[in-house]
Amino acid sequence: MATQKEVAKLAGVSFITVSRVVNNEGNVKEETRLRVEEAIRRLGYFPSHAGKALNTGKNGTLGIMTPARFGDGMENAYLMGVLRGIELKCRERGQDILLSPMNEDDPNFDFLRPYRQRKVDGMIYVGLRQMPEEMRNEIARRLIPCVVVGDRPAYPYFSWIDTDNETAGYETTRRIWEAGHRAIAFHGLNPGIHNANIADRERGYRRAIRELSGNDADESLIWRADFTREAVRESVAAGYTRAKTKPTALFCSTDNRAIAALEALNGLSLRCPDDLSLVGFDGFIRDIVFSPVMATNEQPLTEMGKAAAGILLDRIDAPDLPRREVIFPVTFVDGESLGRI
Amino acid sequence: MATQKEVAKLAGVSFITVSRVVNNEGNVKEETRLRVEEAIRRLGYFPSHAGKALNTGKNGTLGIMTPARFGDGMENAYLMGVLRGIELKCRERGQDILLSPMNEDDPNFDFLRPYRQRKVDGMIYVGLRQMPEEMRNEIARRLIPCVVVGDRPAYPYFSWIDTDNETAGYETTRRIWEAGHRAIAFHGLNPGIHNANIADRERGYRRAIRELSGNDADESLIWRADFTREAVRESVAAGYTRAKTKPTALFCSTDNRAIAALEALNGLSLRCPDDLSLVGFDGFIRDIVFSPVMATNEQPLTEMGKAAAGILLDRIDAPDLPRREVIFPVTFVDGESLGRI
DNA sequence: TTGAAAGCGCTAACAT
DNA sequence: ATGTTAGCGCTTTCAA
Repeated sequence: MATQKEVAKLAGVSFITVSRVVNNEGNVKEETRLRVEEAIRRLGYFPSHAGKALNTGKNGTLGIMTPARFGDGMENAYLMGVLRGIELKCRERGQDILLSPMNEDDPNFDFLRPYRQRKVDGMIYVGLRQMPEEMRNEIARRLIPCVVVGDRPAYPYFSWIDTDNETAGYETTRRIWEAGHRAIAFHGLNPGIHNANIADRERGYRRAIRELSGNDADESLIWRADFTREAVRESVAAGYTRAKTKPTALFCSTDNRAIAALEALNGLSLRCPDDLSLVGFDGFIRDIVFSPVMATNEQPLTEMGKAAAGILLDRIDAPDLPRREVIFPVTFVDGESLGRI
Repeated sequence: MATQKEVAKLAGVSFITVSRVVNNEGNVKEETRLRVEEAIRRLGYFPSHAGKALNTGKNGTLGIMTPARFGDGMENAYLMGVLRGIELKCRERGQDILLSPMNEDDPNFDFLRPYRQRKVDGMIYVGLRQMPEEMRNEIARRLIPCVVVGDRPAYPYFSWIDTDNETAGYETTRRIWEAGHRAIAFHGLNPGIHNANIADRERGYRRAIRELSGNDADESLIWRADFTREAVRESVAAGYTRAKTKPTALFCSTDNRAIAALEALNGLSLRCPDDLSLVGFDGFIRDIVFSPVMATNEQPLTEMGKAAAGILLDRIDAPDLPRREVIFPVTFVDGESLGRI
């Protein structure tokens, strides 16, 4: 592949002039520029990334860190939505995206390797799980440009993008209440698994129940499982079967849970919304389940991804920029799965 | 960030010795190695990618070229599945993946830029649409390491990974026939949009119909639309309404089409499979639609991605390796949506 | 407006 | 077993 040197030779100039032309630096006579450009075309010259990076310390690449896996059924609608936004912003700003295949089995997986290698200029953490503490410490200590999506690291260093899940949990519960439901169940995450988003939705649910009913939420109406669909299905079946007062609505903290819950209802020969209303959370279930059309909450995932990449790139360009915290609103979307009573 | 030089200074050796230790080259006294390793630890040294790449010409990165978009609803189950396989293989071989945000609006988008910049060592084309001819020519002419997934470039240069869609189309139609159906409709792609996979499925369908019924397929039972769900919905509604002999089964050339067809049936107040049996194609609809459980065809997307990355990496390591063509089988998966007659 | 020299961090080839 | 020299392709001084 051609180098500056070869282009320079063909154009009869020094390689530095080629560099000037390539980078539009001015201070090049029109005629010279044309000659150089012609040589570039003839040789199919394209500047090498490594040479440039070595000098400038910039890579034009953002790294994605995430414990989530690609392509695993629908598990990753969240990741994909955010990634889409990152992609859009990166396109605008002429950046590439580096995915570093992680090893889920390896608890010591080094998420920061791409940055250590100076393969990327900064990193975005899409955190379906919380960022490991060691990693957080290192990022803050070394002032690594990093933006977190979907979590709020309680650390004075990080910029983050999140949605207001507590409010969304509250408002959703309130909507369900207003539809006439009084026994409203919630499906959340097993204790021990940290997910700030889901935990916040649960807090919002509890606040709404307390406020609307005057009592604390009935713990027997709060069901839990990990992220697997089977576990959710079983927990819904078990929870519903055991419940003394049958709930008339189930607020699922994620759309995947809503799908699994719908499956559980099928298994129990119950119908939605006749026997149990369902409400999801995340904003992709409507592309998937259309009978009944599901009520859910939509997060502006693409916008969140865009914001994350934008903030990161600004920070990379101007390291002294203060950190940013951005909270996006969640939108409730009504649907047939939420029946009126 | 620390460099070899600084490590060398701290360890009291020359920088080349540091290089030797880092790359496990041997020819370093045990004691020296320990001293160097200690210095590396103390300084948090990590080799810079750019310096190494400049020398070796290797980046440890594979580029993905695809006209598909990320995160756009379920459109990309195919891409995600393949990407997952690529990810797995890259993890095995210590490679990163570079996504270059493309501009869908720009017909001259330069897919090869990352390679021209020597940011990647080779590229994988995940072709939901056919690779533009110019690009194909350049790749072949410049011997760019490249593997195509989901298409078979008729060009003596390319390695490719594909599934046997003609056979799958044939076998699927045969299954539907064996379930007792005689008026079997097919949903394919608008003329003008090239997609080898879908075209092959249609050819398989036509061959089966010819063989089983003794006649050519009834053109009024072959419906078409582009990739949007609305268009598919409308074409199914229109096709069914217009049909003189109503079909009892519809073979959809993709799962997205099957979903849209199901929506169309809902709209027409028809039931699946009572009024119209549906069969999909791609292997993710079962994660999505569960009432009725859909009959479909599964492509081993992850295996395909793994194979693509493996072949590409082998080729990068040994440029003289002959090109490879791999055809994966497609598996028919029965479901409630295919009724018996 | 142009060029020469130095250096980014690393490895390869050749000493010692 | 260790070091020296050169050079990968580029940009950043500084000089002409």
